[in-house]
Amino acid sequence: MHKKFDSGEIEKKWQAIWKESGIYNVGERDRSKPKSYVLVEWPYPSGNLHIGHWYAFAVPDIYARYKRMSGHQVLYPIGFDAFGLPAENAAIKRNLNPKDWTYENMAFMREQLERMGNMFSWDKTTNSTDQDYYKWTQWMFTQFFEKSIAYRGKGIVNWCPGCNTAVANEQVLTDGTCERSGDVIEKREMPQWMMKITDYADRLIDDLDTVAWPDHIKEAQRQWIGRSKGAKINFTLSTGDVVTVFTTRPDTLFGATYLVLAPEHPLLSKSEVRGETSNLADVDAYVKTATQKDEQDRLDATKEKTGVVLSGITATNPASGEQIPVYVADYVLGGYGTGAIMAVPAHDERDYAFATKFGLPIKQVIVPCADDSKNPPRPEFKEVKRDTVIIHLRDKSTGKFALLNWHGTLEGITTAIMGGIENGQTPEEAALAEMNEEAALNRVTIVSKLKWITAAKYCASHKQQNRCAHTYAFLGEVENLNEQGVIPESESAIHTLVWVDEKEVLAKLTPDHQKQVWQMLQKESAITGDGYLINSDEFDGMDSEEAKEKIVAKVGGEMTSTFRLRDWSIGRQRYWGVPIPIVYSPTGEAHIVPKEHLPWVLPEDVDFKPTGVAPLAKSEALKKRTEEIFGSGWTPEVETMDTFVDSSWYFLRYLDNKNEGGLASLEAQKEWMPIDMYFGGAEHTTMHLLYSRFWQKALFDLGLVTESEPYKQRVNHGMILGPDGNKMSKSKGNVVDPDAQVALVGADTVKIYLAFMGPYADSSYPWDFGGIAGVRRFLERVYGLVDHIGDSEPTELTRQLHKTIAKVGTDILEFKYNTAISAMMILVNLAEKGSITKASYELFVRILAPFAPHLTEEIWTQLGHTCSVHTETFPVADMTLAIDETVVIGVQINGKLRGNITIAPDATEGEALNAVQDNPLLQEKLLSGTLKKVIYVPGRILNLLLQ
RNA sequence: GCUGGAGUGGUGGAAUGGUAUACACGUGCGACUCAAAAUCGCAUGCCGCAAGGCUUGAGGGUUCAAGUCCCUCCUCCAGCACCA
Repeated sequence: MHKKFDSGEIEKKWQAIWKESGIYNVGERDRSKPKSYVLVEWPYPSGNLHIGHWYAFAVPDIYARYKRMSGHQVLYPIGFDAFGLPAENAAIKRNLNPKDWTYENMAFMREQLERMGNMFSWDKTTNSTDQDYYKWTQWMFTQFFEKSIAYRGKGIVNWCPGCNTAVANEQVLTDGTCERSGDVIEKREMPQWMMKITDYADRLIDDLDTVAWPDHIKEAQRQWIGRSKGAKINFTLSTGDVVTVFTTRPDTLFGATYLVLAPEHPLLSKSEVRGETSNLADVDAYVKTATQKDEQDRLDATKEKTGVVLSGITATNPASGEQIPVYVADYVLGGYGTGAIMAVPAHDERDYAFATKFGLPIKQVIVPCADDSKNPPRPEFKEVKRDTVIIHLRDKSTGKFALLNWHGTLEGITTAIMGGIENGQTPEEAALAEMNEEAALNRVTIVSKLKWITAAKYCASHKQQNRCAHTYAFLGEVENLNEQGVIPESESAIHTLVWVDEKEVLAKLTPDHQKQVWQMLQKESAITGDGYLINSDEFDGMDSEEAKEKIVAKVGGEMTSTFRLRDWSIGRQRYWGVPIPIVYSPTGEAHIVPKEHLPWVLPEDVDFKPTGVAPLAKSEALKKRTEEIFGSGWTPEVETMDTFVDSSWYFLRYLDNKNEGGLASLEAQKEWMPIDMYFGGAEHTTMHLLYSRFWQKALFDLGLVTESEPYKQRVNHGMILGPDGNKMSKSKGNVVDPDAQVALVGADTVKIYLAFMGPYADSSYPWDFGGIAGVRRFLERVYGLVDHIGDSEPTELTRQLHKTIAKVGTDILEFKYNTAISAMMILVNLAEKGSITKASYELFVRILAPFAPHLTEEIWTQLGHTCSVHTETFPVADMTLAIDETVVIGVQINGKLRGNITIAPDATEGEALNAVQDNPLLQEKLLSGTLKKVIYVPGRILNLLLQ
């Protein structure tokens, strides 16, 4: 009889043994095994592990352990991201030093992490506040400074009054509040330490194609970076000044009827411009109100447009030569593009709204295609001169014409049908045969079966006509085609035809089919909505895509990209961070602190209460140190770094955490990088994940790292919600304390429960106390199976075991721990009903080991093993033992389920039908009609079609 | 508005186009018990006494067969949003 399942005792015992033996330490790279670098985001030492930490670390531990048991050498490190504001705030509140608070927390949390029972590679740990760590953070900064990747910029910063420091754009939420404190962010103009992440914008987007991340994360980064391809075009003002505008639609240049400058535009303070502006007072007044408006107000797209003209100043449209007015309006943003736009009211909603309000002319230069609802003035199709039409629909990815693609497919089908008819098939037979062709199937849903046959008949009776005409048979009424006359076959003619007739053709289809056709075209062909040019001199009739480059070339503009991404502001006016290793000469010039003086230690003689002035400014020690090293009159930089800098390279330090000569040796990186699997929270998508990719690329360019992309694969986990379905919070009183749960049911149970809630990626689940009790019961039954060990077991159990082994392995790799656990539960339920052999039980214990490391270790030793179960391999399923002798399959009659039969999985159709005859109920139903057709999918279904 | 993703029992969720609702929770009934807890057994999508019928947000389509593929619409979640 097994002992009672005392999870507390078992877990304590094995944790001590594991720690003692160092079973989870990685040590040197063992090249006899493939490597697997599994990373979780290092935690901030806030003082206590919460349930979110468990979800973030304990569940990925299943993955890491599975990899290890599957023969990989796994690096699964953990550390602490220990600089940051909360330490300071807590220290102020409790009158402590932030360092003491942080180190106490780290010691406590490390114990908590050990109680989790993960296979953390503690021998590789590090933390960002360790001088051996931040020495290299500083050194990298100095390298970047010398390459101008880190620079002292001047500009508007996001000031958080709650944190008393500037924060990065990424740390400002969409509602304009600080992601940390929740306070409303203010704009302040001040010098700032910046990282030139914008220089990497293209690579940060393009290299996303090389990583195995979920599409939604990649897409979120792409959107955040926000690349727009377009052109910069210069307009000359009547004052002789030049305004550069950025536009994504240079093809509409002839339609630019005015310019708009952002209120922040530097030209507005130039004396030439001011001298020529006759309504200067109005302009200044507008600029003043516009720039003082709060950000939210200004970004409200729904509000009415405001602006003011620069009287007395005109600009020359470089394409048309027309003199056009210049406005200042706050719908143009100073911080994006060039802060100036050419306004094309005919083809831009915002410009249209502004022009309408200010009575400005609207000049149409593009004839839009049918779905181009965004262009306010939509011409009727009849206005279009047929002979100037080129094409209006374009496939973005292939550059081919959308309708032609589609048209061409139909044309191919037509040809096949014609072939069939020529070979003696009736039109009906030919049409039906072709419809069953796999390649055609996707397309034919738009046209009913009847239409196909009608069209095929038409083809048969009009053999002399060309294929284009036949194709039309599939789109419209046959009579209409006759009116078209002979249709020329050249490509351009097809374009013209499609263009001219599309509307007519669509009109012939039923409304439902019309929609389907249009949807299909949009979806398959990625229609841009562009058109062809009119009112544009020599560009008239040109495709708008082609016209973009040609027009830019004509006016001496430059094709270029603009990004939404701003440079990363990394200076913080707070204490508990990495001091920026810069000193200023007596003349105010910035110099790096050379390597021999690193780490540039954070002084301790500081009153760190936030005042808005950097606390380090008050450090006598830092001042003294600077003068001693660099000379009298030299002053230190007093800002510290954003903690996202610390976390931009921690995964490199893990590899070589004791290296005194560099951040991490290239040899160590070659052994372990890139990170094979990175688990983490969704909140880091456009912050940590973006910053660290940038940091890695910048290091790569300096030859300091071996990879330009750090993370091969990424999975985001969701959040664990309170039992009431809300986010856990003290104020709601719905916080679940993991320590209490562990004390109650054990770490293995908590871990499996978290994994059992549902698929791991991208999902959040409410805590359920009943649910976790169920998991505990499961483990108790697992333990209790010891009493069911016997000399033999039912074949059914052996079969189920091997199915389970296979399923658990594949499910883990797909982060579907829930179904893996479910399969093991099914197995245990089955085993409990009879006996299980020791060998089978051991196989089961080994597949459960990644999920319940303590319990399985305990059972393993009780079964007489002296080695750890965690040094065993993950079993390989013997699929020959997993084959079912018989299966129960459903029997459908005319597609409706009417019963089932029990047959061999590989039974023939005849055997299946015999089984049906043995079933009186089914047999009775079968006799009610004549059997016309039998569809039999072995092991799946038998469908009998009766007359 | 744009871009992604998701809608399945009372709940979390499961289903290579092939018997929808696995597994777990909850609930009900029963066993054990003086009693309760724990544990075990049975039942549990909906309507219906039953036979049977209905059911994966709504509607249509393709298919012998649709939760799954296609189209339209609705709802929810996430990211972006006066980004030229």
